[in-house]
Amino acid sequence: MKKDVNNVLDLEALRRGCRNCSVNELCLPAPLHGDDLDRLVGMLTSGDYERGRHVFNIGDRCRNLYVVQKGSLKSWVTTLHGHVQVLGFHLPGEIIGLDGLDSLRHQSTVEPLEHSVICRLPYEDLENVAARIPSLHRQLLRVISREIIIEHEHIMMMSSRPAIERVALFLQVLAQRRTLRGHPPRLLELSMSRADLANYLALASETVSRMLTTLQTRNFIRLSHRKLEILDPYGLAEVSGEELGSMSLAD
Amino acid sequence: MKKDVNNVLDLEALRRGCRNCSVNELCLPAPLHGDDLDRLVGMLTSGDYERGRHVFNIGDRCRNLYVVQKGSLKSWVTTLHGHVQVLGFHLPGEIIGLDGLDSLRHQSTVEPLEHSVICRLPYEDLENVAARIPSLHRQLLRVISREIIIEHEHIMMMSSRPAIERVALFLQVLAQRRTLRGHPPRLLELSMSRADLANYLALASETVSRMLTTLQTRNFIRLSHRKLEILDPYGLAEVSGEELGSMSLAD
DNA sequence: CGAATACTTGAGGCTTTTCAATAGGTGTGG
DNA sequence: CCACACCTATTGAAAAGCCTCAAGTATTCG
Repeated sequence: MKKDVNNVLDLEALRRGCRNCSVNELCLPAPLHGDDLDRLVGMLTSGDYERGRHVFNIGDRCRNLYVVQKGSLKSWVTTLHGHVQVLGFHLPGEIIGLDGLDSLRHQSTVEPLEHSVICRLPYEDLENVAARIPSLHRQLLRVISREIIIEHEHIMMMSSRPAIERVALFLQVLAQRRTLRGHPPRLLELSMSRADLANYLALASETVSRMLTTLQTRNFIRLSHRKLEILDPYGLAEVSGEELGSMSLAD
Repeated sequence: MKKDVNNVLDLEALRRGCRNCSVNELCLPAPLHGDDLDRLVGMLTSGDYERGRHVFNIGDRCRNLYVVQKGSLKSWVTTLHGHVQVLGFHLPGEIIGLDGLDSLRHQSTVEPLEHSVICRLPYEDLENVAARIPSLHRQLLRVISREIIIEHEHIMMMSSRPAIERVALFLQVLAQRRTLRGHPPRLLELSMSRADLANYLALASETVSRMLTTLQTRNFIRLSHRKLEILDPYGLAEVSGEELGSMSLAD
């Protein structure tokens, strides 16, 4: 097993590299003083994950939260019948492992979709620092609250409606999540396979293919391989039935 | 509008009436001293909600968290196309409104399925008390984490699998959520309409009816109107494809 | 007790799935 | 750098499961 690089990040690296990171929100808006900030920064370790290397498995003891720095990941569970269900995709700046805070056991398996870099936050340490900084705790609650909203968005995508709406909504929400982290709003990288995407939407992969083709035929998107461009966000929103930016960005 | 009764609960009432309540978990395990406990108890107000009276609407300013004391509720959103999606059912002891903590706007509309009593926790006050009691904050995180697990269970119910599995899983999870609060493990009250239940599972209400009939024919359940008895939890688990107690109770 | 609502059951149609074959990419080794 | 092999994605045709529509039954509430 490859040992982590960059075990400790200095303050400047934190501010530079993590400008759009959930953890950033956890600390930068808060009035952190020398000691607290050092502790928060000092507890971060960073790790490389090649394809196939699980970050953690369902049932593992939950000691850390994780924040995606680079790449993307998926989390999934299986039923006794052997059916797999993808629960989520995780993009840079997003936090992973919040479902383990109750039982302190991970509730799903997480693996990278591509070579990814992930930041590790020892949960105990995080709590200790947060206990002394109310605004940090408040930010943590906000991050978790946003996680619930993402779950609701997922549920909306799986809801009983035509396949074309589900796919359109997925693209819309994915674009939004990426722009939230400062990416160009119309260029998407579908880093997951069609099969994973289909599973996430409760569709067959062939259906996803067909719907993507349809959306392209109607000139809402342009797609080649896994690179996707949104040509008409409003058209897409009309198909999906959700207002542009209505979800998770309400103010 | 009927004014709330029991605006302030005394300590004994709290301990007696809320033995199985999420808020109970928020405070009782924590070493609360006179002042803190008084503040926590003092900020609780209780309200009656008849059928049709919304607890809050989507977009409303989010000032409170809510805990179900009696009855049951549903939360839902609509798409631009007019399609309704039920996001959750809320049982006694469960907490409502966590999805509003990020934007401080409610992300769904909540209404009772029957005459219900709900406890109100002003979020600001909760934060103030929690800021001084680390273990209280930790409990709050655990409650939210469990909320995420409930969302995952919902996603499993909506996943691409036969209707019979979805319905079986719903009954299994509902029974589990109720036993967690001290209810008899085999007797369920389906307080929602077939239509609501079907919507929650991404099925047609007729399909839910048929599946319930099938489960009854196979002697897994006994159903009359909205009262349901689980005759064979193991058989039900075999149908649903999930281990009994595997979800949210892993240790 | 009667009206309105909710639930069950049946038949037909339709969207999506499944099965199958082809095309397109990616990656590796000669 | 090209060729071959493997994996992934697309497309087509047939089948299946679920949905819609419709009628009938039961239940709740006034």
